[in-house]
Amino acid sequence: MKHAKELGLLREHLAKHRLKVTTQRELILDAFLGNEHVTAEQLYRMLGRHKPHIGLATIYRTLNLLCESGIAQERHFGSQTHYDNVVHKRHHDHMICTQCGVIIEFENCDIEHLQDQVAARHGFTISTHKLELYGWCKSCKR
Amino acid sequence: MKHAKELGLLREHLAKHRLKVTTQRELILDAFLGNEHVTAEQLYRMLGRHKPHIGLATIYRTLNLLCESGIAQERHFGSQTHYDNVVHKRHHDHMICTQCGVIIEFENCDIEHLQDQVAARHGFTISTHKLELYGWCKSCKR
DNA sequence: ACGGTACTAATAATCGTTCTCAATTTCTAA
DNA sequence: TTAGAAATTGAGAACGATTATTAGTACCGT
Repeated sequence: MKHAKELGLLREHLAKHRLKVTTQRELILDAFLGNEHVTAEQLYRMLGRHKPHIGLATIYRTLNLLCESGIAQERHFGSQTHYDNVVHKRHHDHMICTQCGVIIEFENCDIEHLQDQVAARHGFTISTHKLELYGWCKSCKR
Repeated sequence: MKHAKELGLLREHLAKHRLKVTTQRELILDAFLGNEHVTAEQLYRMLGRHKPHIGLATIYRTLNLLCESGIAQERHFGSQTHYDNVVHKRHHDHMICTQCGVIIEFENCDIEHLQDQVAARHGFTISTHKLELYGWCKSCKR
């Protein structure tokens, strides 16, 4: 079993909400975990050849479940919603080159620490955050 | 003239791109500057009663112009795009309560400084950034 | 004033996403 | 293990936000 940990998280979430374990949900989870981050469209195309044909609506429904169970996190870059795999990876943020569209991932504990301080100052409790830096990557700057 | 500075910026941008100054564009700019941040819909409703009726498409087009000329900045919170007024205000970030939806603005130079450091380490040049903290506000936490 | 170009409002079209519904699958508990 | 309740499915319609099209209007340099 490849993605035992995530399967466990999903099953737990499903059980807690009296939802059912289905082939489609496991297939989608598996395809989802094969990438850093994907869109619903991409998953749809990836799974297009599978035995039970999986509808786009099911993919959207399942991606929402993955978000609720803490396996995925959605992010709005352009027009499409991107879903990030966040179980194995530590939290990371993104630099996006506005020229070529390349996405660089990074993480920085000091920034997160400062975020906590700011939040505390406002009586705010952080559950998640998004930090995106926009600009020019090394090769587009020249 | 109330918003002279912004009008100047817009006119400058229009001139630079050989675009024209029109009543609609000035009306939309004026309405836009009356708020911290708005959606296209909101502007449409605000301007609904004006003498020359302004179409929704024109509002979207003009908001894009405002972004290009550095007066506005778009932000994707929920389903609708929000446009922030960023000329007078210093750059600020947002805490969003996932319970009640309240948005708290804050600014923190230390975080921005760390962002520059991280970017430099990757040979990246930042033009803008977005930082959003999600969680529970003081009154929703209890 | 003229002609050309940019602009506009209205409408149609598009995109990503969600909803509807009849048929199917999963779970539960007898 | 099996019946039946409840959740899930795919297909396509529907949806809301945004963009393109169109045919007519306003601006500007000459």
